[in-house]
Amino acid sequence: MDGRRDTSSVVLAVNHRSKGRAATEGTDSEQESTVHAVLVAARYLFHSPGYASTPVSDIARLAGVSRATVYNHFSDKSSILNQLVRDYMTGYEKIAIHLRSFIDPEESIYELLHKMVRDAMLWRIENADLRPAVEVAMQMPDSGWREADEAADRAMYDWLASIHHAARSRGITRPDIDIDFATGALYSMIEASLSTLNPAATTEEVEMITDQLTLLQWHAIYTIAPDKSPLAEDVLPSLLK
Amino acid sequence: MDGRRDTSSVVLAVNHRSKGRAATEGTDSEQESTVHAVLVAARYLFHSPGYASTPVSDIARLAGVSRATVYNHFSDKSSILNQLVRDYMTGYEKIAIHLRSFIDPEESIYELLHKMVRDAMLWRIENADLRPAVEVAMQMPDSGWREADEAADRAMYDWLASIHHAARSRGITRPDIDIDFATGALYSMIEASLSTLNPAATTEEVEMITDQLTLLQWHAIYTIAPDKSPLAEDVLPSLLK
Amino acid sequence: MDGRRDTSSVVLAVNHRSKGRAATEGTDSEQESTVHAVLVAARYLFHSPGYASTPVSDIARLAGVSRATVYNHFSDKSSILNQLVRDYMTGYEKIAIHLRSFIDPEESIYELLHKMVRDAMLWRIENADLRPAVEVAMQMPDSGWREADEAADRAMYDWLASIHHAARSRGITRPDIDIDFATGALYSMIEASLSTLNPAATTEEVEMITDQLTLLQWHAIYTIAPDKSPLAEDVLPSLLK
Amino acid sequence: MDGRRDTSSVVLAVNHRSKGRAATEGTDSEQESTVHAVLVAARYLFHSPGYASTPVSDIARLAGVSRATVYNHFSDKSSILNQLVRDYMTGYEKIAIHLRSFIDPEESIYELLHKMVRDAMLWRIENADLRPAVEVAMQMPDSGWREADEAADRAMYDWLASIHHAARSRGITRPDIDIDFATGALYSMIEASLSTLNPAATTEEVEMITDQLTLLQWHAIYTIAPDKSPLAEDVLPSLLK
DNA sequence: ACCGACGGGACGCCCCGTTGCT
DNA sequence: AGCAACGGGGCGTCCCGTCGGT
Repeated sequence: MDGRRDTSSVVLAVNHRSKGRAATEGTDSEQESTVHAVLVAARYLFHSPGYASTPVSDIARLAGVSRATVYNHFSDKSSILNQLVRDYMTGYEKIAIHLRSFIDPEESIYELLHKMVRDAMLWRIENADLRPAVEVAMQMPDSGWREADEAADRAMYDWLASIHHAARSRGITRPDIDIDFATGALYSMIEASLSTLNPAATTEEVEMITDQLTLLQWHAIYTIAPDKSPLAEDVLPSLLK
Repeated sequence: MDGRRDTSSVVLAVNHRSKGRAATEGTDSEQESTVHAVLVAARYLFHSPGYASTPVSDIARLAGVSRATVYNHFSDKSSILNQLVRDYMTGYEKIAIHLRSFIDPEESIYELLHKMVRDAMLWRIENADLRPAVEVAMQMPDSGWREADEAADRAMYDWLASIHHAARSRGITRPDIDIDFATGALYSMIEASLSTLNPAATTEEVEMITDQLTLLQWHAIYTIAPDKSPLAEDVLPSLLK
Repeated sequence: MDGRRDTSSVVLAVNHRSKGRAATEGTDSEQESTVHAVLVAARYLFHSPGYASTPVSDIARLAGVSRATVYNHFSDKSSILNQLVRDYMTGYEKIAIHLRSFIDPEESIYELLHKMVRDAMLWRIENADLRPAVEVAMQMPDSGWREADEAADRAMYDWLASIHHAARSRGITRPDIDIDFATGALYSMIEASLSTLNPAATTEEVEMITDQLTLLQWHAIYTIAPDKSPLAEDVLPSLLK
Repeated sequence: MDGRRDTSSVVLAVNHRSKGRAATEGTDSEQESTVHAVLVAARYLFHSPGYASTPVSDIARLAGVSRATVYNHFSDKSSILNQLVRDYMTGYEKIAIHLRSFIDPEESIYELLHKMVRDAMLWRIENADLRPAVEVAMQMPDSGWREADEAADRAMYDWLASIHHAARSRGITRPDIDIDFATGALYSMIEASLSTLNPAATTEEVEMITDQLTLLQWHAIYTIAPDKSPLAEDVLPSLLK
């Protein structure tokens, strides 16, 4: 039940630094390469055998270093996980920043919504192998990742909420809906929808799900049809620099 | 980093069966009481130190039982977890069955939706302490709980889907929405909303969230206002025995 | 290395008392039959898997009773062993008594010696399957079997020693030999010789070894040829009642 | 009944390797010292509480080492025993080799016999504490030590047998004795005599027993008096290089 | 920097001897 | 009397994080 693994057949050559190599190594420091190799190996193993079922020795072996060397660069097994999750979170937050920074005034707010959904989905698909690791990290007591994850999500839908609030003042949102609550709840569908998605999903499938999710969000909040959506420049002048 | 625990101060008297007790103990056999005590202890510990950080010896001690006895009733540490999750899942599925079985013909379908959301939320709130355990179980490789969880969810919203489909034939649903996909996606909001909920939520808070979630689901799919919702007997004659 | 056993194929029907049998059982009490069955089973298993490798549960199963029932009749696993060894020792001591009691005055003392060697050998051959158990018992701390075994041996060769001492006064023994020491040392050859003996030894082989052992003992102590051996009535008048 | 022990009061400081010791420790590597400490501790405990009554944890504690470390060097509890027995056997076989290699041509064959008996006795006395362990090892199923022990003994008395055979061709042995059988049987007296020996035997006692045992062997096989024993160079020219 | 060995501790198994219910 | 369950404890395995020597 515990999922004993056999990684012996894994042929990934994550790190093949020659031990007695020439001095002219190049610019990439040894350290970086080792750290990177460990992270790549851990990412691979945390996905398939899973975090709990992956001994540090397996990570070390796959990374082509000894177990003790891993501990030279990471204080903990969990700190390897944390590094992976940190990278994931950082990249995710960048999406929100990017979305807020480059708003085309000519786009409708429906299109903004649609773009956000697609970017969020693509990010998750791109990092699908990391999800089990992220979930483990979030369950860890006192790790703070649960909060970090929520913060990252909030960074995303805070922006949505500001759009919706602006729209509300234009009278095109449903008065019986609590916009802040609705934004968060609806946003969470993105995450959940991915579990129904085939890992090798085609672009069409992703686009279709994106369409549906955007429509659901739209109809739940707005009273007008998507094709009547106002433009960003009309609704959000303050957000456009 | 791993969350070492100290349960020595836990004063729960989970199992204080007196050894030389009177014969007229009641109907619960010794066996059941031991199994129950272990499950109660495990449920408590899997919540707070967490599954990975809880040694079987701690469960045994808290249950007032020896480690060997635990292994007399459970083959594995994981099988304790499985039993807890199984009970959780079974109870959850019963909700769906109950909802489908007792439909008041006089209720509107909005009210059916509302009732479903509330029951689902209450079940989750009632078993909130079990969620970490359930999540760990779902992450376990080859345990099948991920699938079981999805099946349980589907049992719930399959019923919703049948309502929505019937409503579609009456022309009150949005034509641009894929009802099956939407039902699942919208249903997932319930789960996600609970993470924002204070564990000691008041009835009012729960009711408010229930209202919001029901409204979001409604507006996302239906074109008419909730108070215009048709009655169950008009839409679902086939579901009423 | 520990010799895990599989007694599942053992078809010995050591104890097939029917549980719901008629009341007219006969005179053999249930107890005796159960005790006997356990002893037979233990004797069988202590030989082949060995004492340490035989769980009480295996003994019980082979005896056709439950493990707890075994503990109704024997306080200990070791007390089963002790009972077996006790029977062995008791039977062994009887040989010495018998030998001392029925001395044919017409026999030569060489023939007495020969008869003793043969009886001792036959006893050991007859109980060969018990030897491992006896050895284990003798190794047990504070069990007293080591001493009991030596006492039993001494009962045997004390009698020899009295013959030798009587012979010494007739001047037919080697003056440089300590008779008491020699008797014990030479007697020990019997035990040792059995380890070289094929378990399925023919009568001829046993007789041959008996001859050799008797000769060795004789020559080591006596200065005269075996066929010049005096008669018992001439040497041991006091031993003949 | 099983001989529970309490080794808590044992103050043996078997292994007090200082953790932060100077580099110039000596030649014994850390490894060797740990293995050695474990063997010394096991030897001590296998003697007194006995093999079966000695948990590995006790061995570890007495060796000043953790239980896991013991398992780093020994696959099994039994393999510790095997190592002890192996050392014992190896040392024992060396005696036979030594005896055969250094024969003083001027010695009488009686003296050869005498020297053999003494060396065999001294070896056993020196390793008296190991005997219980050796006996346990020999009783273990499929361990092969019983056979190894017999082989070691045979290495010893094969050499004796070759002397006796040579003597036979000189007509000084008893014609009614089977020399091969006799050699083995008589040799076994050495072992048996030790059980009568006080552990703290004086040199005189040992010498006396040696004398007696040699005489017994001699008289049992040879027809001439010990002081008429021929010299090695006369009887065994082929054995002298 | 790398590594072997180590202390510590949990896991799942197996067995012994006891106890209390039937 | 018979038995299921239990407390206790050892075994061998595995893994984590540390440490000291090369």
